[in-house]
Amino acid sequence: MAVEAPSKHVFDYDDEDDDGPVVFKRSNTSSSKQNQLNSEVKKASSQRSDGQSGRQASSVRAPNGQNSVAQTNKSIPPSKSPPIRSPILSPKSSNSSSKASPVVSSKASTSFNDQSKQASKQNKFTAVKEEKSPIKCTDETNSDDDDDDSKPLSARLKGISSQGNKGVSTSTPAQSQRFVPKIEVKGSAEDPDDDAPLSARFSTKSNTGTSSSKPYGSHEKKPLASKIQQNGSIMKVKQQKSSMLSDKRPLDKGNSSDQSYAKKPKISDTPTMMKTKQVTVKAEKDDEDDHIPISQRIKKSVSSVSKASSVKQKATKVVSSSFKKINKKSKKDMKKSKYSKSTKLSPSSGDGQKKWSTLVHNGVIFPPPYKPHGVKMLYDGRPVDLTPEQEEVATMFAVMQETDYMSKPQFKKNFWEDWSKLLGRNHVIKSLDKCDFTPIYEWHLQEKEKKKQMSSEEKKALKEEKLMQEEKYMWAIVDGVKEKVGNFRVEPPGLFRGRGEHPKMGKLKRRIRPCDITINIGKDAPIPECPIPGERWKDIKHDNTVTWLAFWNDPINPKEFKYVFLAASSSLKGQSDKEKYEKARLLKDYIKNIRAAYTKDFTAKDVTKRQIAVATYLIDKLALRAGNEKDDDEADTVGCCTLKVGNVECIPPNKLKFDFLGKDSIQYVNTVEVELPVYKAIGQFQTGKRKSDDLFDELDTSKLNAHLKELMPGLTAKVFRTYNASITLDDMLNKETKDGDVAEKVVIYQRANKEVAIICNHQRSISKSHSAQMSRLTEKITELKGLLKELKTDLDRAKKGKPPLKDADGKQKRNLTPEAIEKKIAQTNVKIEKMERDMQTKEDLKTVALGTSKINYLDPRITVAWCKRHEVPIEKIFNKSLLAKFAWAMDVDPDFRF
DNA sequence: GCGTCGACTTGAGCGTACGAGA
DNA sequence: TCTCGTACGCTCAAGTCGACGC
Repeated sequence: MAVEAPSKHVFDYDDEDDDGPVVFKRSNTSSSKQNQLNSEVKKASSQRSDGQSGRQASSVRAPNGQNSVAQTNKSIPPSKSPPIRSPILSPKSSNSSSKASPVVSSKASTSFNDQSKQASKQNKFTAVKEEKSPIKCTDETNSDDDDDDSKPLSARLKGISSQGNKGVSTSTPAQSQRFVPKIEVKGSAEDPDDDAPLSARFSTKSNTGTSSSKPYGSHEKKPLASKIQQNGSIMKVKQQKSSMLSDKRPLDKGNSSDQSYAKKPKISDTPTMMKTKQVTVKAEKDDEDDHIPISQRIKKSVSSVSKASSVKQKATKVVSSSFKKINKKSKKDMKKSKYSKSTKLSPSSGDGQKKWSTLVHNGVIFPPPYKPHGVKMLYDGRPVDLTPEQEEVATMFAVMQETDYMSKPQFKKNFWEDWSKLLGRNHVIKSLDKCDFTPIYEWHLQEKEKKKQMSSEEKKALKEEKLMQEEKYMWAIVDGVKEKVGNFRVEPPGLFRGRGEHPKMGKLKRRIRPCDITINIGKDAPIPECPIPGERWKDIKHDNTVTWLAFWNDPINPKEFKYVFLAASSSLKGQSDKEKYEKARLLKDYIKNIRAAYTKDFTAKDVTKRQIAVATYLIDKLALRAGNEKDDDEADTVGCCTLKVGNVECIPPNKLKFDFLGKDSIQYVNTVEVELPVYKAIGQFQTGKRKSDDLFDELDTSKLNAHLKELMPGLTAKVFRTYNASITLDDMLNKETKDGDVAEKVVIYQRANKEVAIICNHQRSISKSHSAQMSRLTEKITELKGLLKELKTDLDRAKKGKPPLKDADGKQKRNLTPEAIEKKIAQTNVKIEKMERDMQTKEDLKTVALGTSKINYLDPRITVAWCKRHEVPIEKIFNKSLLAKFAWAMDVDPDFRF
């Protein structure tokens, strides 16, 4: 249904403190009143959709669904709230933080502000106040220290240095102040061998003596990191070839620290087939077996499951067949359902659940129309006339002259197919080979240069103009809370830049128009004005079970969608982030049994079971991605379940060499020592198959995930990545942090961060200027060393009362006292050391991307708690964006352990 | 039981602002 | 003040995984 846009903006304001979101109180009353509010504000829109409201949400937020923060119930006027300070922010950061602190602009003058004002009158906005969090980590966190299985494979297996977590200090008074997050939360290097592949470096660094001949137990004492690989390599092939059990909305359900997901599925909830093999198992909490090799501990854990369950935290779960023998009939039942789809006990993505009550936003902003430049390209050496449409696409191609895409025949082929359609049959241009785009490319370079040469005032003015245009699209009001919108800009037209050998690279990504876009907005909210006069939105929806504000079909893959979501700093995203980490933390309680189960199944008679066991092992041990099936029109990459026979090579006696293209066509090359049964099983899976056949032919991600859910509610393959990343960080930080200054502690953090990045195979391309930078540093170091030599000579002479030698230019140097020369020598030494360290770090991290794991895999509470314990300002670790994204984690107890 | 759809997260690359050092 | 390097923030591609319908 095409819908006409009204001619009025929903809201428009000039809040000068828009850096940060506004904090409003969330509550049921808030929601209902906000509805009322919205209906007061809304206009009778002619563009109202015909009652499509999506699935009606059935879930309602619990009466106590507010957060500890919001529950302060202090009303604030709709003006600036007091600065929020994190107890762990430095004064400097506090300032910036306060600047960015959530406020309701008193200057706001449009409907949005009207809403705000009204809302404030109704006490719907909650003051942001500093308060002591009522939340505290439970004893669980303390007991974790002894929980061997709660540690990453890495840590469990590593003979980690003896420096334990001695320095854990109680919070200082300053620390006891809590950063009050906007979101309602109740609870709360260096490696010398970087030329070697990531994995190899990892192992050489942290491997404390791995050898294939070593007994399993000793191997298992190494970190996952060191287990990952011995002599393999990971390198990039660039261009070459919910909620678990609870509702999603309230963030405050349970203490983050002690949240135990007590609401485990009941036996009666489990699938029929499980009735014959249900076992009540506990989520393991303690483990005193640190000293016992993992293999033995696994055995022990299996045998002691039922025994332990009576003492430890109980959770009624469905377990894999490994846990208990089953009779024939039940086996038959199992075959029917054991590897079937999810038990649907706890939809983790919160599908069908209400995500918001009221949603107001202004839609999306479109890229400006194309402005023809009139520069003529050459065809067969002669200038050619192009229509603006033809010229636009030619320019898209021309500006990519210097990129790797130009050396890819597929890119050119796809471009030509689409562009030639635009040119038409009778156009003079008949072949791409005779086209010369250089004039357009040169024009492009000139434009770039002009832009570069603009004065800072001009740049500033442009920036401000852009900001003014975009301001109203940058924000949404979700349940009365002003939240930042993530990608409110519609993607501009261009040539598709698929990664790796993507079959569609070079295709024209056409311009998206309002009639392509479906808007999702609150039922009572005004429909956003369509920014392009005379055009209208494709559709308007009021679906509060989803979080997207708008979507359109991807022009490259029309069956796929492009969504507009809230920004990472929004409470909706924060909530789902927190749930993700809580799920990973929950895995800690189950991991022991899961590992025992898959270890047992390595030798299972049933091939599917065996494949699931081996795949789970690889996902756990190597942090591989699940590996969904892919269509032919996508790049040929694989994950665990889609590994091909040719991707894994068995190297006797028990090593596996992995070599495949993973996500984003990043090459994963890693040789790793595995348990003998795994090695044998892989060999069996390969037998009789061609290299291009699936290694796990009986397996796909849905079967694997269905199985994992039987082991732990909501468990999927990707949870292992989060779990192993976070627990590795937690473990390393707590074992390796020593007394020292902030800079030294930051280095410890970076080292841990790097280990995680290597585990997750997060790579970056080597910067173009890397080698130049290294040569420059080498030169400087050589220069300094020369200077040092001279100074030493001068010192000797000075001690003998002789004048210094002449410098390189033959000039007489100043006479200095021996003390002064000694001081200079010391300074030069410090300089050299620093430079060498910098050089090493630079080399060390040239292919490792630290950011990705920090953003996606490392539970921010680990970092925040560590910062609090060791008095490291949080902004030394998290930048502004991360601070906003992880606002929900800022009031974590300093004793928090993952 | 399976394929597809839909909604979301994860991820690397790139341009740019900013800060350090010359 | 200028240059250079880096971190940040943004962009959009490419994953994961649950729901749904046949």
